[in-house]
Amino acid sequence: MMTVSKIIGARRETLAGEVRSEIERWILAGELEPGQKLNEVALANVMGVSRGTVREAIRSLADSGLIVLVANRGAFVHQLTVDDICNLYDLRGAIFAMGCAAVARRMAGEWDEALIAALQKNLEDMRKAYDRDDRPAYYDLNIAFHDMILAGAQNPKAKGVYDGLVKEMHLFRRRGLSVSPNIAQSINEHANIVAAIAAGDSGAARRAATHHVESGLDRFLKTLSDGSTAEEHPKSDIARSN
Amino acid sequence: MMTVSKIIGARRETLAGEVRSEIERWILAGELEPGQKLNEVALANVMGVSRGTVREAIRSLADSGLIVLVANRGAFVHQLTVDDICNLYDLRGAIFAMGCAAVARRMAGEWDEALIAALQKNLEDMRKAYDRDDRPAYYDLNIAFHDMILAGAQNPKAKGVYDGLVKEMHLFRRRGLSVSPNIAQSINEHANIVAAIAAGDSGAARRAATHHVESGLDRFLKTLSDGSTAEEHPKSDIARSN
DNA sequence: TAAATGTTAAATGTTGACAAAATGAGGCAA
DNA sequence: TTGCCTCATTTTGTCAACATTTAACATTTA
Repeated sequence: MMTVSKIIGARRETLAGEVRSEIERWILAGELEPGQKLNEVALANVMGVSRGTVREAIRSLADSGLIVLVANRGAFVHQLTVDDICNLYDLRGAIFAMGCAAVARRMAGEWDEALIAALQKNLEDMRKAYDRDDRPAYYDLNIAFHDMILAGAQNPKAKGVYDGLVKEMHLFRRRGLSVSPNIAQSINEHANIVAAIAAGDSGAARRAATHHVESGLDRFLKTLSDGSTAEEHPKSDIARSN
Repeated sequence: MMTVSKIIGARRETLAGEVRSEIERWILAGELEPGQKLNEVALANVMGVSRGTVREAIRSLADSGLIVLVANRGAFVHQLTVDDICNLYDLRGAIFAMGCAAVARRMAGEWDEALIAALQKNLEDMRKAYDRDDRPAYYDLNIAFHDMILAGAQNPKAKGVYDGLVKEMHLFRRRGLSVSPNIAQSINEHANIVAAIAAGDSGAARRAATHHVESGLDRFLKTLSDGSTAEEHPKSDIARSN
């Protein structure tokens, strides 16, 4: 019987933890589609572990929001509605703004040259990516930018929630919906945030971040209303059972 | 063998869910102290269920932050450091501010007379409680105020995270630390928030909320530095294993 | 005496089996 | 045909037993 392929660099903590990571990867990679039902025995067989272990992994993922549980019916990959996405966007933005404020506040206390340098390098790399119209590079740099801020805020709990939200938002994919961000504007907004942080002005950092988040949501909603055709979004979280 | 006493009003969904609620209640009530180890067999015996069920409940609570898991060693009630509390305070405040902004935004769209009336009644009740120096009533009203805002924001995910944070913050209790809020100031800040919401000004609501949260944290830290004696706070999350 | 090592008891990690609930197919009557 | 009921099958919920790891104690040795 095939055993779960060697997990990357992670020394084994518990089997259930490995199974959890594996299922999470499948979900985020889209191999398990939103709305799809997770069959405990099937997963147990595929991964070569017992059902109880799979069960434990599924429960854990449910608490993180990637999976929805229904008593006596089972587990389903969370299917996000447009409303859900907007809510997640709001929440993620609020945490990001808090992170920016926290970094700025910390910077006002003791200067962290390394972080500022890293943020400015990120800005510079982004401008280069913009010049050569390199979208993939921009995406990665954008994620790195937000990660650096959250890590710099030195608030592990907030970073944990934030990362969870980012994962959950990955669940939302609409056929043919290509988000084309306004890279130039985004870079300017990032620059404003970095400036406020470097100035140690937490209020300004929060405002700049809030503005960045709001304009991002506006662009997203615009793309959505442009791209979405007659096809309506599902009202139920567990519409499709396979 | 004694079975778990009838859960209050909760119709039974799953046994593990009941066990989870029961353990959570014990933790929040302080019957299980921060740092204390949770023994699976002992809990299973006390509650009259199998160890696997207790295990499932514990894992679920761990994901919510009330419990810390250590592989092959077990589960411990999360013991918060002062830093943890500050981080939770920041995060909770950010979500609250977002909630205020969301409510105001919604109010600008379609007027919700019932919510405004409820908020103003809460303010009025708070003033009365202040006049007769009724602290317990103030506490309840304060919690109700924040709950109403979060519920009014119509962002279930945010409300879920917020409620989780509130529970987690309950874990922090210091011997002889009596938080004496500035009720008068707090009421004024609440009034500002309500006014911004009623005006449908999401930016003003966010600012008022942020200000409220920050001054609340300041008061808390002040109380902390006044009340804390030589006794130092634990650096490790799982210092005491019992 | 104190550090290191071997041994034992207890707790957690994992599994397979049984019980209860939900789904779906088939038959029967209107 | 349509609607409803019954029953078999599938799937989840719960439990008890086995395997592995950890922690504490006893023993040995420098």
